[in-house]
Amino acid sequence: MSELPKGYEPKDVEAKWYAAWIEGRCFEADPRSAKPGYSIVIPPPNVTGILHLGHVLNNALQDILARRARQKGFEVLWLPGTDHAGIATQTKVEQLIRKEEGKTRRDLGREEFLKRVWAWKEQYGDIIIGQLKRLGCSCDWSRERFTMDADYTREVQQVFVKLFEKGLIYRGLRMVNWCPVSLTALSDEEVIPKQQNGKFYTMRYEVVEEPGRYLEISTTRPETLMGDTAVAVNPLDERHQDLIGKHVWRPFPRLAIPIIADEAVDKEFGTGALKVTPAHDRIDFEIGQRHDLPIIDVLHPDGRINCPDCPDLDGIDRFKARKLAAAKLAEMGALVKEEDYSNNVGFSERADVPIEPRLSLQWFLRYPSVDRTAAAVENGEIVFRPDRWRKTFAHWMENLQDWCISRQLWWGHRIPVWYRKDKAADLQSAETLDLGDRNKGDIHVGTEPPSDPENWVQDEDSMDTWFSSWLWPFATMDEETRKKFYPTNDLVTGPDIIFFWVARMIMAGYEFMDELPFRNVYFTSIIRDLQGRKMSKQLGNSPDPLDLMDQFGADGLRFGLLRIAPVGSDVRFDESQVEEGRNFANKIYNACRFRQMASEGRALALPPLDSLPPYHLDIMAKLDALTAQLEESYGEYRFGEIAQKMHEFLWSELCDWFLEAVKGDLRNTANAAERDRTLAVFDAVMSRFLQLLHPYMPHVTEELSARMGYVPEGEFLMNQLLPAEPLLAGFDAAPAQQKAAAIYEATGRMRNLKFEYNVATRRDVTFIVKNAPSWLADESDVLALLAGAGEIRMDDAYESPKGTPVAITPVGEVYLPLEGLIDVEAEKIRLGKEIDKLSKEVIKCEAKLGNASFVDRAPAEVVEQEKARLAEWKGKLAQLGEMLEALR
RNA sequence: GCGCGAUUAGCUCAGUGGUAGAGCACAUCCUUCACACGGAUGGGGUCGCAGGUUCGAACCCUGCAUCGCGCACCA
Repeated sequence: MSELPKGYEPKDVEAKWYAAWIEGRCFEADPRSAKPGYSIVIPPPNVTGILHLGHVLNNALQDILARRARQKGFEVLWLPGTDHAGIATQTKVEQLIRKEEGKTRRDLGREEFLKRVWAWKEQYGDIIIGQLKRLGCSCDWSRERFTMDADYTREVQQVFVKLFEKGLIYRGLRMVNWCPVSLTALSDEEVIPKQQNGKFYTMRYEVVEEPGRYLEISTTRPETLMGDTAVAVNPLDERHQDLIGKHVWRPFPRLAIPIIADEAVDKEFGTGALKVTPAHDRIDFEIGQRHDLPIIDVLHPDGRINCPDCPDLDGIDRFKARKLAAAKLAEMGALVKEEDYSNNVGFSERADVPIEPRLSLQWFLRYPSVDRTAAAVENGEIVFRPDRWRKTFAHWMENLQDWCISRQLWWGHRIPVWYRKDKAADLQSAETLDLGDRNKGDIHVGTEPPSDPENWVQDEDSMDTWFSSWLWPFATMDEETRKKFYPTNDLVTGPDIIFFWVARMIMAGYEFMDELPFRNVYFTSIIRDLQGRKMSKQLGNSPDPLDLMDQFGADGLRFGLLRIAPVGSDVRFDESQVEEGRNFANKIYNACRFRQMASEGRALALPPLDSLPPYHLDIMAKLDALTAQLEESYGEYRFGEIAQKMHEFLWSELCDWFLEAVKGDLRNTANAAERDRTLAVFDAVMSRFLQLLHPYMPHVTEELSARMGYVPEGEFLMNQLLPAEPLLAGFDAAPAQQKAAAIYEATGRMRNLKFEYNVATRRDVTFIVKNAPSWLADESDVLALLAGAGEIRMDDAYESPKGTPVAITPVGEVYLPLEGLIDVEAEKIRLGKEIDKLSKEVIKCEAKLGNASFVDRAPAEVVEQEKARLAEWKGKLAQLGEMLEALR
C-alpha cells in the first residue's frame, strides 16, 4: 500500500490488471468444477471487424453478467471467438490483392486464393479480439473459436449431411436475390429495402391483331424489356377484357408476345397492364410458371445487359442501359410519358448495391424444428428481453421461406456434395437435386470426400456464413464442456440479427442437441448519434472506442455507456457520458485516497453496531439497501438502473453526506477511537461497494481493493464471493437513519440560509436552534461541520431580534442572527414570497380534503398522508407568519 | 397498407394511479489540506395534442400528430 497519486490514471492500471487476471487464469472455465455452471457464448464478431460502440455495449453487458455470476458462486464460461464472414472477408482480401498485385481471385485460382485469405486472417483476424481484451472482457481465451476451425467445420458438414438425409436440404432452380457486385446469391434476410427516387416509364405496345390499337404499360425497368415474354392484365379488368389472348409487339427485339390474364396484376396500379419478365422479377417468374412462358435472361451476373440481338445495349451496365432503353423507346415513339417515382428497391446488405432477382440453381433448406422453436419463445421457455421482440419473432416464424444456403464464394464452408465425374456436367445443371439422386449413387454427400476422389467433382459453392453461425452455441463446445455448460444461460445481441441468428440458433439447438441453446435473450439498444442517426463509417459519426478508452479508460467507457443504455429502445450516444464514467472512477479513487490519508492501516474490524453514530449506521443501512436493490435490478436485467443506483450511492450518499459528516473524526488525531471506528465503517462499506461495482468497472475496483487491502495479497476481487449477510443483519437502524436524515435535511436549509444572506463562505457564523430534540446536543458538532458554522447553540428561550433569518427544519427552528447585515425590507419580501408559495400548497391541499368524494373513496392511508401534510404546512405557515409579524 | 416502439427540463434519459426526477448544460459563489475529472446554492417542465375512465392521470383507454423500426407492396 503506497500513497495514491492525486488523480486516477486508468491506462496502466487497466493493462496491469488484465494481464494479472490472465496470468491468474481467472477467466478459464473448468467443466469439472463442483460449482453450478453459468455460460454465455459471445456473438462472434467478424474476423474483418474492428470494435465499434455496438460491440462495446454488447460485450460490456456480457462481461457484467459473467463477472456477476462468478461473484455469485457460479463456474462461468464466457466463450469467445470470431466468424469467418464469407462475403465481407472475401471482398476485403480480393480488394487487397487487386490493389497490391492487380490480380483477381480467378487469376490466382481457388486454392491459392484461399491460402491468401488464411494468411490474412492469421495476420489481422484477431484485431478485434485484442480490442475486446482492452475493454476488460473476461472471456475464456483458451477456448477461442473460429467458425472455420477444423472441429467446427466438421460440425457444419455433419449438420449439412443430416439435414440432407432428412430431405430438408435440396437443390433447385429458383428466383434468388443476386448481388451483382459480390457475384453470389443472398438470403432474403441479407436484402435491405431502401427508398429510391427513379423514373416511372409508360410505354405503348401495338396490338398485333389490331394494328393501330395500343396497350399502355408502365415500368421502372425498361432495360429488361428484351426479356419480356408476355404482357399480363387482371382477368377482371374490363378495360382489357377483349385483349386477352391477343398479342402485342414487343418493340425490341421486335417480337409478338401474348397478352395473358393473371390475378397477380393489380388493376389499380399504373395502366393495369404488366410487362412480364420471368427471368428478372419474382412475381413475373411466378406468372411465367403459371402460363408456361419462356424465360429469357438478359443480364450477365455482374449486372450488364446480355442481349446480342440489341447491340446498342449489349454489355452496357443495367443503370446506363435503363436510360438508353428509355431513349430508344422515345425515339421509336413508344414512350408515352416519364414520371418521377419513388419506390423501394432491395439492396445487398454487404455490397450496398441493388440486388437483381435472378433465376439460378441454389441449395435450399426447409427450416427444421420450427414448431418447437416458435413454441419455446411463445410460451416463455426462452425469455426475450424486452418482451416485445417476441411478437416480431412470431411473425417471422409464421412466414418462413426456405433458406437459400449456397453462396458463390470461395471463402466459406464448401458444400459437401460431390458429383460423379462422368455425369457431373448433367448433375450440376440439373434443375433439382435431392436424396433420390444420392440413392442412385450419382452424387456423394458426406463429411469425407469419396474414397475415389479422382472420379468425383465437388460442388463449387460454399455455404452462407449464417449456416455455420447458427451452430455456435454448441459447435464451439466439446462433449465435456457441453455437459457442464449447454444450454447456455444468457445471450446478449442486437435485435437486428434476430432472424439471421437468434431464430436459427434456436432451431439448430432443438434439432441437433434436442434442447434450447439459451434461456434468456437480451436485446441491446442500437446506438445512434445525437441526431438519431445510426453509427456508420460513411457518416463518420462513429467514435472510435479505442480513442475513448485512451481518453477516459475502459471502465469509464463501460460505465458511461451502460448508464444511459435504456432497456429496449435506442440510445443516443454522447461523449460527455463517457467523461462522466471517467469522473466516477476518479471520484471513487479519491474517496479511497481520503481514507488512506487518515490512516494507512488495513481494513479494521467493525466495533459493536450500537456504539456507532447515526451517520455510520445510516450509510451501512444504505449500502445494504443498495445491495438488495441491485439484486432485484439484475433479476430484471435493468443495467442502466444498476449503474445509476451505484453512482448515486457513491457520489451522493457516501461522498457528499457520509464523508462530509465524518470528516471531523478523521481529522481528529487526538481521538483515535473515533477515527478508527469511522475508518472501520468506511472500509466495510467501501469494500462491499467496490465488489458491487466490479462487474461494471472491473479494473478500478480491482486496483482499489488491492491498494486498500480489502482483498488478501495474491487474490483477486473478481474471484471473491458476494457476502451472504447484510452489514446490519438483524440490527434496527431506523432510529439512527431518522436522525441522520434530520441532520442532513437541516444542513440543506441552513446552507440555503447562508447563501441567501451572502455568508455562504463564512465558517464562523452561529446558528441558534429553538425547540430542538434532546439528542441534537450530541450531533451539533456534525451539524456545524456540515452547515459550515462556527457554533450551533440550542436555546429554547431565544428571542430573535427583528429580522433574524430563520429556517424551519426537522431539528427545530434554526436562526441565523446577523445583526446589521440584514436588510429588513428584503427579508420581508423573501418571507412574503415563501408564505405565498406555501399558502398555495395549503389551499390546494385543503381543497383536496374538502372534496367529499376524495375523502370517501380514496384509500385511508392516502387521506391520512394528505392530512399530515396539511398539518405540517399549516404549522410552518404559522411560524413564517409570526416571523413576518416580528419584522413589522 | 399492417404491426411495434418513442414523444417528460436546453441535451441524454429515469419515472406503470396519490405533492414532477437524475446527470450534463446554465446562473451565482467557493482554488477550505480526497477529488476543479471537485464542492455549495439556485433557475428551468401546463410530462406531443384532443377526448375518455377515475375522488385523483406523465402513468389506464380511444383518436390524432411527429419521429424511428420491422413486415408487406414495390410493374
